[in-house]
Amino acid sequence: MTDPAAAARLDLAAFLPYRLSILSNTVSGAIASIYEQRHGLAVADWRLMAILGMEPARPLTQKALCARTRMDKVQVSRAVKRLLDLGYIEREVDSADRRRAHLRLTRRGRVVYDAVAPATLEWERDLLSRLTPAEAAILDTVIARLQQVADEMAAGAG
Amino acid sequence: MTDPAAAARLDLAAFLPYRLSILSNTVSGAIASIYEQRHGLAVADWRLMAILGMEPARPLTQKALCARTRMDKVQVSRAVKRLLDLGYIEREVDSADRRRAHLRLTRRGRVVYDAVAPATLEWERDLLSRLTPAEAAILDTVIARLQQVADEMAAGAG
DNA sequence: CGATGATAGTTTCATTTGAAACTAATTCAA
DNA sequence: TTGAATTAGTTTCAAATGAAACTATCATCG
Repeated sequence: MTDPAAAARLDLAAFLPYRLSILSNTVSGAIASIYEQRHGLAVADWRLMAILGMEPARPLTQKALCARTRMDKVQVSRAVKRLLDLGYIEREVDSADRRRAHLRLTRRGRVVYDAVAPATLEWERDLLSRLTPAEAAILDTVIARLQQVADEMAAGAG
Repeated sequence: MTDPAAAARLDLAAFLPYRLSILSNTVSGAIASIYEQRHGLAVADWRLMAILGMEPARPLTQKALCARTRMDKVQVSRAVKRLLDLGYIEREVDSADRRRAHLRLTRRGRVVYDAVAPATLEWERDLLSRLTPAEAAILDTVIARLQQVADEMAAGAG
């Protein structure tokens, strides 16, 4: 495949991975603006809060947060430190295994969560409302399918 | 909205921006594996090569590359330096305006492009072949629409 | 001309990031 | 037991990143 004429032309602007990347960055940036300046939260910080806020009754370890957010343990460790400093979460060492600690939102953290979560969901609703119902329904299916296939292909190529 | 019971529950795993981010990272990572180790290219490097390879007859300035890749000028400057070091691109100072330089793939760079571009396109074809034709068609529409709307919303909120 | 401002691209410096090494606590196996 | 191997989480250090300052060139206006 050294003949230029025979090589496929890669049109970056039409290339699915590239378009996904641009779209994801645009959307993430817009969402981040909801909590960054006002509440001093980085993207990683908010991800932890979103998980902790979901099921307030069940505090989670950092390892559990890694699994649920797909962040690695270093990122989580640093985000936890920031959130502790901000007073948005608190930690309680596990009495049975003192390596572990259970994390939960503080009262103050919950106030922030209760302010931010609905705003992000409303942003998503606004976004999706610009699609037809059929498009929105398929989007859900397609993202799930693409993720599944991409995971398989990534594992296979690994 | 300080009443926890009244707050919407944000299920991160179902949250569109989060899913987009995971999907984009998975896909980008898989694509990157095609050119990273074998050809010593970072994501930013390959983006420039993809653009330069598309229309070989028309060399581009760094500014033009910024516009086409949505990368900023510092990123582009650094990627250009790496690609020059690798011998994959060459630069020619504009005779009419010596601030500018026109960049094009070298013969060696074109060999790399001709090897990598079809592989990335094949990866995309494989991925899309797992969708039904109807789903694939709608995916295209939906990504375009979401991008357009997200851009509007980002501009509005900015 | 000569000064002022704009533009293309680079460098600097402080912050962020990631990988690997590390600490501390626990489990397991002999 | 005790000593090797695991696990939860942290720290370190080098490399990547981004914003702002900078260089060099060009355009414009008097």
